[in-house]
Amino acid sequence: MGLTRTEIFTDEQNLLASLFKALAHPARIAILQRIILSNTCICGDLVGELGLAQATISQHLKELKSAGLIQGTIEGVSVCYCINPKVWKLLENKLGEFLGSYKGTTECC
Amino acid sequence: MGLTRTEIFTDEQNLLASLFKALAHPARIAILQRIILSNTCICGDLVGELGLAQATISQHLKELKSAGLIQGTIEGVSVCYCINPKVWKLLENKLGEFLGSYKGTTECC
DNA sequence: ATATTATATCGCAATATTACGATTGTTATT
DNA sequence: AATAACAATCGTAATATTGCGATATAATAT
Repeated sequence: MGLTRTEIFTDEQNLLASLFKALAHPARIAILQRIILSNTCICGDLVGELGLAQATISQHLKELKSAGLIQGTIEGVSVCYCINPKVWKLLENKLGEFLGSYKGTTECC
Repeated sequence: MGLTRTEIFTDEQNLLASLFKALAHPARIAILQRIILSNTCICGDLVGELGLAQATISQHLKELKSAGLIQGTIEGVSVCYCINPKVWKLLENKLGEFLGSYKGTTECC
């Protein structure tokens, strides 16, 4: 027990859940917003801006990276991060499709 | 440690994260898809369809309910669930706003 | 009243997540 | 070569999540 039974769900359901999971933390939302806002790569400025320890931010960045949402390039002594456009589009499509599948037409409960 | 430092983030960031968190499990995606598909209230049919124990499903329903995504009405001996249109719309708006804030214009990394 | 059916809650074990100090690499500067 | 700056990883503690059996609750049916 204590471990998600992914094998009983469809790939689609597991994919959607994992995408939502990557977004399911305010620090990761904040990081993404910060990257988007600066409209370019962001190199190292995150630590100190967010109020979390360096190790913690690095861990969140790793999660965003392994979900494919961001990509990083080594730029001298620091690392630059930016949105991965391809995965972001996928995210928009999949999540939009999922949310859009509900047409709030029939009144019930 | 081990507890999310919500106080250092904005209400917006915490709201988004909590909505995403409610969606960050394949069972809860499956439940929502099932409710949406039947296009009406769904009463009790979930147990047996999903392959999870009744207690587990009840727990996931509770999480979806406390996130406001679904609402339940007692219908005799069983309970009927349906999407909460208001919160679903909010989710669509917030998510669209968040995802749409990235215009993949500038090539960087 | 008792039994039946459907759902919620409790209690527990296993696993995952969050956070951070300390350490380790890696590159640039002196 | 030594130092500085930055980021990743390790190790660990605290907390949260997941799953389920057992039990409790609530409404209907007999």
